[in-house]
Order: sequence, then C-alpha cells, then structure tokens
Amino acid sequence: MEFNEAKNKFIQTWGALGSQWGINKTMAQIHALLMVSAEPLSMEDVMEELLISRGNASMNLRALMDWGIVYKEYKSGERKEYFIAEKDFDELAVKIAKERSKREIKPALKVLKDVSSINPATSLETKHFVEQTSKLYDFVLKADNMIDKVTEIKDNWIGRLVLKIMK
Amino acid sequence: MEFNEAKNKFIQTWGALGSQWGINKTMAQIHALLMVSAEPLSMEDVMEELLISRGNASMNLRALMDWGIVYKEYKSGERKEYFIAEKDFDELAVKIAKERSKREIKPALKVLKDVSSINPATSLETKHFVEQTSKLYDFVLKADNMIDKVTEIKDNWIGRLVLKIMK
DNA sequence: ACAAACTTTCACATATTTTTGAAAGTTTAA
DNA sequence: TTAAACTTTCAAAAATATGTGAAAGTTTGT
Repeated sequence: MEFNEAKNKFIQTWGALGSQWGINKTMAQIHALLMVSAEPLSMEDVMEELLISRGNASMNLRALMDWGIVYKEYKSGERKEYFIAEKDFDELAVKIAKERSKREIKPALKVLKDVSSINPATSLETKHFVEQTSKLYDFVLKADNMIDKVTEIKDNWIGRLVLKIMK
Repeated sequence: MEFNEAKNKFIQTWGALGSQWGINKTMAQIHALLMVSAEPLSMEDVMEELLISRGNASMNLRALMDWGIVYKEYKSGERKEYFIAEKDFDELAVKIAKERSKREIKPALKVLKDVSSINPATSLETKHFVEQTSKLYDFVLKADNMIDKVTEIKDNWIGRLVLKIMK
C-alpha cells in the first residue's frame, strides 16, 4: 500500500467512525486529514483533498473549532488562515467527551430528573415508572461524573496508579 | 406532570439520546418503552404506543434482541410473543459497549494497523503519517481494552475499590 | 395436510441530514 | 474609501436513513 492509498483509507475510516459517534462524516474526515498532515492546511487545501465545497469546508471547520479540537494558525506575511488539529489524543478524547456531555447528557439528565419526580402514588404503573427512571437517573449521573473524573486522572497520583493496575 | 405526559417525554428523550449515539431513534424508543413497562409488551402493544408500523416494530425489536438488550418472553397458553428489556443498567451498558466495540472499533483498529504499516522511508510526509496513525492505533487499542476491563471490574475486588476511590 | 395466528421481508414512500454554490459579509492594505 | 482576498451564510438540491404495509414466510394445534 502506498502513501496516498493509505491516507485515503484512513480518512474514510475515521469519517465512518465519526458518523457512528454522532459527529458528521465530513467533520470527522477533515479532522482526520488535519491529524495526519505534517503542515497546517488552508481551507482551499481541505476542499481539494476531500473534494468538498467551500461552504461545507467552512461550516465543518468552524464546528471543529467550536469543539476545541482544531485550531487556526496564521502564517506571517500571509492573509490566509491555516488549520491544525489537536494532536494530543488524551486531550482530544477529553474535549469530545466534555462537549458531548454538555450537549447531550446534561439535557437528558434534566428530563430524567423531571419525569422521575411525578407523584408515584397514583397507580402501580406509575410507581414502577418512577422507580425505573430514578434508577436510570442515578446511573446516567454516575456515568457522566466519570467523564469529569477521567479528566482529573492525568494530574493525579492515585489515578495514574489505577490506570496502571487496569493495564 | 401526570403519568402519560412523563412517559411520553421520557420515551422521546431516550430516543433522541439514542440517535446521537448511533442507535436508531425508534430502536431507542422501543427500548425506553420496555424499560418503564411493568408488564411485558407484545408487538401490537409497541405498535400502538409508539404509533409505528408492524414492519418497523418487527425490525427494531429484532435489532434490540441482536444487541442482547431485549428478550422474548412467552406467556403460557398464549401464542403471542412478549418482550422485556434488560433492566440491569450495568449489564445494559456493558452489552452496548461490547457490541459497539465489535461492530465499529475492531474494524477501525484493523484499518489503523494496516495504514500505519506502510513503509515510512519514502518521504517526510509519509514518516509523519505513520507516526500519527501508529500513535492513534495505540490510543484506540487502549481505549477499546478499557471496555473489557470495565466488564471485569464488577467481579473483582481491587476494581470495586478503585471505583470507590474515583467516587 | 391444513389453516389460523403470528412474524419477517422488502420495494417503495417519507423524512431527515448533509452538501452545494452563489451572494453577502468581513478584514486588511494602500 | 476602495477593492482585493478571503470567510460565512442559507435556500435549494442531493444523498442518506428510516418507515410503511402488503405479501411471503413460519410455527403450532388439530
């Protein structure tokens, strides 16, 4: 396999993976491209490599920057903007996890809390509903908290030890 | 808020959450419905509650069973099949994680391994590509392994301790 | 073997998401 | 202040994913 084939395969795969994780395909592809590029790329470069329109490139680059996993870089003497990807994967994972927590899990938690707070005394059915949604609330809250914990681990002695034990 | 409103809100929210996590909306809604139902439901019941077609209900119930998070139940003396959801949330999370690992992460890992194995000596560009994809392979592999580790934790003394420390 | 009771399949219809590209907006240098 | 160089926006088009329902398939009791 030579370089261009490998690069292409990587971009496609990363794109597919992204779209299964709620990130749109092009966004993930741009990110993949930037990750393996030795040099910062301009919007033009991205458009050419991925054969996408200007609008599409613009929208998805902005989204990637909103997520905090792609940065602008200016080359001195040039007007054009260049883009580079977050290349520390731990940092990348933490940022994605935090963003998704904020956008998806937090709002869902609020709903879970609300619906599990109805008066359970009205019927057996209602009682069961309140039980289940309460348990689910606790579970999702616990899971969501783990995201914050994982963020802290890197700075924390016992956390690193724990990771070692878990292999 | 009364029962039916709460129930509906819960089903909608769980459905939306599901679709952001790569599970189709109806599939997640059926699962939500079954989770809060005190009694097993028939396919008819599911169709009526969610106002979906027979085909849709059939396909998504099958998918949920393939994932191992919904089971068939037969009532004695009845021909009809009834369905119940996995209600142990730890078990549920593990099953979903394993299934997604199998379907999505494992194939991606294979590609990462392949593309990171090209000969890096041909150019600086290629060298950088191989470096990045190799690092990414290691990272994804580590992340994927954590899924298996988490499965074991429940049965494992030090693991439970670790969870306690992490709060 | 038959038919009743039920489930699955799949070609087509519908809904949702993503992409395009041209126009509008912005920034910079002279 | 102007215009060149660039980026963003957004309505419409294209692509993708999901849902429908009638026909085909399966299972079970007699």
